Amino acid sequence: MGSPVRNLKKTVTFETRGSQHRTPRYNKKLRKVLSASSALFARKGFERATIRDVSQATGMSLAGLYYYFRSKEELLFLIQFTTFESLCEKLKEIIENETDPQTCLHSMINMHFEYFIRNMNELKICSREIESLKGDFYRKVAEKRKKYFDLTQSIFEKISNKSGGSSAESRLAALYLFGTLNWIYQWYRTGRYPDAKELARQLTAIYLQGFPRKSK
Amino acid sequence: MGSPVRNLKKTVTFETRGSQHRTPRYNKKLRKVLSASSALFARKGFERATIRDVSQATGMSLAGLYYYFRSKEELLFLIQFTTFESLCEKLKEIIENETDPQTCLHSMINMHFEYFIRNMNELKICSREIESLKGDFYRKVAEKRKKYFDLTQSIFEKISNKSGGSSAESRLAALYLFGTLNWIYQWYRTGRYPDAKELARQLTAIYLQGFPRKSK
DNA sequence: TATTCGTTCGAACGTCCGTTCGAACGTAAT
DNA sequence: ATTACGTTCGAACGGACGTTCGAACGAATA
Repeated sequence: MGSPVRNLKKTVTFETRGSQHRTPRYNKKLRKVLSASSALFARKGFERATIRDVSQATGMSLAGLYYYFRSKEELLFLIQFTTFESLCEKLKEIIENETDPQTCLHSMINMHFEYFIRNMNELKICSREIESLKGDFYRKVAEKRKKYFDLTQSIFEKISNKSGGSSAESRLAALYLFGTLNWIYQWYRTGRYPDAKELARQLTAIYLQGFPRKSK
Repeated sequence: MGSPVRNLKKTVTFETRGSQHRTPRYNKKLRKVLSASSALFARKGFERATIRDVSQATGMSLAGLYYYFRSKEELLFLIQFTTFESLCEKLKEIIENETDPQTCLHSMINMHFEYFIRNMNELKICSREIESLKGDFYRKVAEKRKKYFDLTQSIFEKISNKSGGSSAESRLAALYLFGTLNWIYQWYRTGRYPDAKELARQLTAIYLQGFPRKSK
């Protein structure tokens, strides 16, 4: 029988939801492969990282790896898709449980910072390798990414509250914010900056009150 | 005699400043090669775009291209370096001529948006391919990039005016802003958004007053 | 016309990459 | 012990890529 990963593109019901599809051994090793790949894709970039790198990092043989995925592209897809899905779920929960729009924005930014710090490799790959996938892989990821974006935009809409409907301003604000969030991996280094909570506080303050000016 | 581009790494005096180094014909064709490369690197990414693509786009032969550069990496270097240098010069002039810090921030953001719209390929490459260069090439570009960043940070310092010295807040604000600016290429499409002036106005407003909230 | 030198090219070299194949291994059930 | 199946691997294929070489071209100079 082929690897169950092969069904990912068609069944939609593929997640590492528990471990229904395969033996625990299989699922454990798949996670190990994904983790090693994430580290390599993050450090070298998707194109420059090779399957041979993954082989060396995991101690598995070249051919042995292909038992866990069908192509290098699918490997990237799995990383990006599960990451965006995870972010979407967290954001959905925030929006559902927080009524005040401003606090909601703060929670969203804080969640993203914290998620970034705990999954730096994956988020770097989600920001930097957006255009590395093609066809169905690309579309599936773009869909999730759009969902994450739309949820964020809806927060800005509640803040500006132009009697419902999606305004151009809130769309732009969300795009600006996404730029900042997707750029974090370029400068953040562990231990050299305030923690996620503090970073989120400052960034939220900018979006709600602006950068603090001098008081004449 | 070898191509004068070979001296770029050592002489520092290499710019396409007029056309002192070579025949007008040479300089004209070099610009053509750089322009075609920019379009390809922007569309496909540096790794996926091949010298053969450049050959096809310019109508030149594979070997003929190497008369204008020594390696594919140098090609990327030339694009990034000249772009950042150009941005630095424009920003320096703004900072020297504008005394009000808030207006200065507005001018900087406006300049960047306008430069982006007129050089989308190059700016996309400067944002996305930061980690594609190594060694001296990387360092030279990083130096220019840092200059551009430091100039921007200095504007925030004047705005917050914590009696001189570089504050952590202004550094972070500059990083946040850079994220937004370096992300524009991901969403901006000609004709579908307000013009540069309007985009700059909105983004500046966020950084100075925050995103406009509803008035209760 | 002869010479020079900047410019162009066809053809190939060597390397590295993603992927595949069939055989073999290990483990748990029969 | 035998079977069945999930898992692993050595070895190789086919192709694409960056780069190079020596020869040839062409426009300006003498």
